[in-house]
Amino acid sequence: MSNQDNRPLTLRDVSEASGVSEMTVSRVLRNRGDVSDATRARVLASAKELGYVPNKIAGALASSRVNLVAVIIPSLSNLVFPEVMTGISDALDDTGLQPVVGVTGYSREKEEKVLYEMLSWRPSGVIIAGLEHSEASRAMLKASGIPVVEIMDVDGTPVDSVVGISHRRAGEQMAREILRSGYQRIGFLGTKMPRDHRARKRFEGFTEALAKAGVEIADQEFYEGGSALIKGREMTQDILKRDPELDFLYYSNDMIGAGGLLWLHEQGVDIPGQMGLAGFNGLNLLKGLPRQLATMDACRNEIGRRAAEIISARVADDADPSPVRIALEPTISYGDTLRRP
Amino acid sequence: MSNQDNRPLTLRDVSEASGVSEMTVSRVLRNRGDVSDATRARVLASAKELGYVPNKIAGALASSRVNLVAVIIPSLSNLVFPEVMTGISDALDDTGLQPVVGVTGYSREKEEKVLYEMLSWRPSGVIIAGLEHSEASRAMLKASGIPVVEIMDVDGTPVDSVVGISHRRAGEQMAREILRSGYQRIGFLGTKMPRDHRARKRFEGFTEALAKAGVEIADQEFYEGGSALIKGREMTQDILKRDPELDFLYYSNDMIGAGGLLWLHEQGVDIPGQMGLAGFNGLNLLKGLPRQLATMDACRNEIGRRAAEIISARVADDADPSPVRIALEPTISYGDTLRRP
DNA sequence: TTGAAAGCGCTAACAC
DNA sequence: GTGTTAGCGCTTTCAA
Repeated sequence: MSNQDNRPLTLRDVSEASGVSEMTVSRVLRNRGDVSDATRARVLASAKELGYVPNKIAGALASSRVNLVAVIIPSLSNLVFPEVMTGISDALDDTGLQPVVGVTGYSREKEEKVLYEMLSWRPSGVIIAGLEHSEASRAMLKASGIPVVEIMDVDGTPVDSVVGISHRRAGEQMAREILRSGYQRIGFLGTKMPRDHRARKRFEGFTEALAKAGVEIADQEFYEGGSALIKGREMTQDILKRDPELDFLYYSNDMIGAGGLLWLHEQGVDIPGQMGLAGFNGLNLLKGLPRQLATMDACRNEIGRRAAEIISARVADDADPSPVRIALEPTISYGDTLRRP
Repeated sequence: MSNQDNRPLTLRDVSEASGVSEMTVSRVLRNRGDVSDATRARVLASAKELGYVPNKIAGALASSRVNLVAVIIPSLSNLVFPEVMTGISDALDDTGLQPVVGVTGYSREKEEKVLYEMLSWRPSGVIIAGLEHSEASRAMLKASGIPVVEIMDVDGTPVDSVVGISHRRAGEQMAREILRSGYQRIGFLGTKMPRDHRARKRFEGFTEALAKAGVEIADQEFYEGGSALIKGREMTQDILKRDPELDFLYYSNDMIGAGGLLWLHEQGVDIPGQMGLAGFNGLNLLKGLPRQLATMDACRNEIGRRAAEIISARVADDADPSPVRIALEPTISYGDTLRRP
């Protein structure tokens, strides 16, 4: 079944076993060109019997075609990215392209390294989260000559194509809804944002929209690390101790929002009457909580799908190098924690 | 900065720009062999200026060394696997090895395809979830001649090395704890298990340990798809409607357990007095719920780390082909939903 | 310390 | 339909 020594099998082995030239074997294995049914059958039988697995490294070098799409994201533990990955995988299925994931840990230096590493495999395209990269990273992306899609965020200048939502507008929109619903004394709870540019942009959009209406954030609270659910509880407790007059809490993500919601619920606070709440993301993980948190859908799956489609379209027809810009519209869901105006 | 036409840069370009042979450029870029400081500086400057990114495909073909480790898992949305990935990434950092993820969607056929695809890149090792694979997959793994580590589960016959816990024993242990705490009428709630072998093994271990004590599962309920939190609520409601006499519910994972817990909590059920609950996994996502669900830690991070260490040890010293078997001991945490005996 | 030649395993391009 | 030849861009090996 297997070969005696540990030398991996080559086309040549299959060629000898089946009595056909290497070239014909190659054609059979790739379903290319005309091969008689008899030959095809013979080759496939030999390949299977030997347990031959083609060497894509050699194939890629010879054909300068690599069916990989580099996907570069900050983290896998942040629920959001697995969902994007799902969209990408689904869209890439049956295109012959394969996603390869690299994780940056929200660090620009790590991103640069991961990108360099991935580009050195000469992928057919790159999907990368965010618009903020080091100069070197941007230079590499531009010089690579392959399609690049930046995802999640559209507030900024992309290298090539971009698919995402405007986090700034998402923040603005939520601020307007909150005001429209009659809340007045608004607190903000979120992550420390030195690196999470999207959270920062939402925050900026939020405060600016409030400012336009003459409202200022009454208080704010930031966290880092730890279980988001617990942090949400703790921060909510803290901010309300400091400022019991708050009538709305805007959380920068649904997990801390859920923590706050659970705590307030236990305290018997009237939601959304006495206190309104909203988060961000629409994690359907959270369906099943005692009440549904108001939130905004970040279109994660669709972002992944559209980005992958852009890449595969470019690969199929590289005569179309015009950058695409897709700004999706997140939809607000009121849940049970935001008074309908 | 970049080249005029779209031809990717090669060693030759750097060689010409720096006036040194390709071979010397190659040595500089890989930090191999003796190169004078002057030459090194000149080469690095040229490479940087041109924006040269080495072609690993050619490098791998020439050296037959590939610094990739294939990681094959069923899913990314199941919280569990990102945690394993984190363990793997951490252990692989600074070894020069890079994990590459493939996702099977719990399907053997897909697993076979993904494995074939990954092996065709001639990785330095394979980490693959579970012990149940198609015959063809097992054959490929054996024939590959590279280190293979099967993870998560140790109940079965590995191809090579294995790192995990015994899910059968985990089920048994939980059954014993429940009986020891004095619960008598026990219900089981879980996923439909045609493909989740680990959930199945826990279930089997659980029922067998009960049987040994002369106890039978009083009722059971299975689900598939949808938000686990909601499913947990619904299933709990359903099973108790059918059988209100139950005094313990064992859930096959913490998410449905949390759903059940929330619902029972809302109904004012006395937990763990009137009703005991336990899940499986120790997702620290869930810290912050009104009460802490009893559960068992599946050692996910450590599994990833240990598996990666096995691979990197083999790569560093391939004179050590003896398979390793690591069975970790999951620890039970009582939380607030299992009476201490 | 540096360079030249050969070849990794495959496929493009062309010949038959 | 099938085979032959010439590389793909690197690294190994050996010579200088």
